[in-house]
Amino acid sequence: MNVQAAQTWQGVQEEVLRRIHAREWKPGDLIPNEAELAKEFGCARTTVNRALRSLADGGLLERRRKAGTRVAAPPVAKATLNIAVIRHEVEDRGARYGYQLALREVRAAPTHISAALGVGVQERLLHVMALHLSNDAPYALEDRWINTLHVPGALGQDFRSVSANEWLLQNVPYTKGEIAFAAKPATAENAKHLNCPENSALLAVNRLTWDHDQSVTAVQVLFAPGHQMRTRI
Amino acid sequence: MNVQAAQTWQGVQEEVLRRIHAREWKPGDLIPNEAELAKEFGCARTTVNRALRSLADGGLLERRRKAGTRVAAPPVAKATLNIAVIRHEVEDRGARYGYQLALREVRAAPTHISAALGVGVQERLLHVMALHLSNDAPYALEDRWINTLHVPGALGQDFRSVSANEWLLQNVPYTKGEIAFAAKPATAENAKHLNCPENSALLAVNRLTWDHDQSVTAVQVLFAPGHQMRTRI
DNA sequence: CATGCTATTATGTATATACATAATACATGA
DNA sequence: TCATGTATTATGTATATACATAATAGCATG
Repeated sequence: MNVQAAQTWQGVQEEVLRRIHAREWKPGDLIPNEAELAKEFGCARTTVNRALRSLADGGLLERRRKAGTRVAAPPVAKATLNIAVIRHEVEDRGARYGYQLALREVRAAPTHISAALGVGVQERLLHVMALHLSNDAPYALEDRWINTLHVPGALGQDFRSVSANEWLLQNVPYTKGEIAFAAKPATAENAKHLNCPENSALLAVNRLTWDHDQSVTAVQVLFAPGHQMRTRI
Repeated sequence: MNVQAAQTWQGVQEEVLRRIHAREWKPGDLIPNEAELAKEFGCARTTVNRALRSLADGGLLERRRKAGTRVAAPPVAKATLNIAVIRHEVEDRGARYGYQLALREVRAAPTHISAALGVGVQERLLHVMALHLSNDAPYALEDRWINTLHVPGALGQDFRSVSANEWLLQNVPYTKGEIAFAAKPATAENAKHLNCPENSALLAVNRLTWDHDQSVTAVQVLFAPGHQMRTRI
């Protein structure tokens, strides 16, 4: 018996992880049930449950009532990216943040935008473009449409000193959203703002947020060439 | 009193979420402590704890002992991307998966690779390039270096029918890793394989995995132009 | 033989209780 | 005043117990 004291759920989790990493329990394998593990580790079933549930949340285990718990196969890695306010992202890297409003207009949106936001094609929406700077160098270009039918308050903001990004987060709740990552070639306009050659490969993050069944905003953030989003798995 | 029965942790979570979305509790606000909420909801503190802990895991609440629980400010969205086996990714979209080995060689790696893998610059490593197809169209180009000092078994594989991607997941454990997303222009070679114009904007996913303190593999996956990675937040 | 009922089983959750731990506030002493 | 110790407090965790729920297997019935 190689177990003496794993009286904490972290301890149980560690030991289970070890067995998975050591291939004692291989991907696809059914592992002992909670009661057995509790007996083996000398702790309550609740504690084992906590440990296994946490691993299942992380994608390493798959659990089904009655069927039992098995090691996830194939091990799907879950990469969690923090989508923060751009100002914080810049400041966290120890750089000086800057902000420039590039455009603010109220007009009918392109069809793919009005469709995504679920509003009529001739509905006049608020369109804001802004440049985020890191140590005075272009960092990201934000291209945003705001559903003013749902967020009329946005019309009273000039977004000259506070970005739409931050204003919305502070003032408008959202309950769900979609996010998509893609690579896009820089248009002539993108290139001008980001101070890079036309057709440069840019990392694009598209977000669409909803407050219950009302769309709030559709935004595309284009990062300067070379930008990376990193995380651990 | 607008609360009668939230006897489940999901119920408590929903009500707390509702209050956050309704701005009854604003970002930065300290919310009542577990004991008070338990009394209000007519359930055990454990149940409230479960609900709040889950919300904190999701990044919506920030909790500190003694200090209490507050609504996260600014609301950092966590986007969780599933990094699956490419074959499954293709098949899940209902497409026919195809695989072509493009290159397999053993040689000294470029310095940035050997440095990332933490091996000597003149160490000969296994280099594999392969094309993943979706309905016979190029889907992704995999460019991989394997640390054969730690994974000698890879030298016995020809990777002609099973991708290195899948073989490694099935056979070599890893305990931690890094992942980075970026946009890159297609090189002439990339363009040839992916059947796209040179300098096309490609979404690049770079992964580096470790088994305890031994590097396993460094891989770059370049997706065909227009590819998106999506998730909900 | 197919269909539906039932028992069984493993996970999922709720509770009271107890104690652990971290962080703050307050008091105390040099 | 400053440092240090101490009490307080909110979250964190472990436990036994009980019951809920989903999925399966096996049985019974038409």
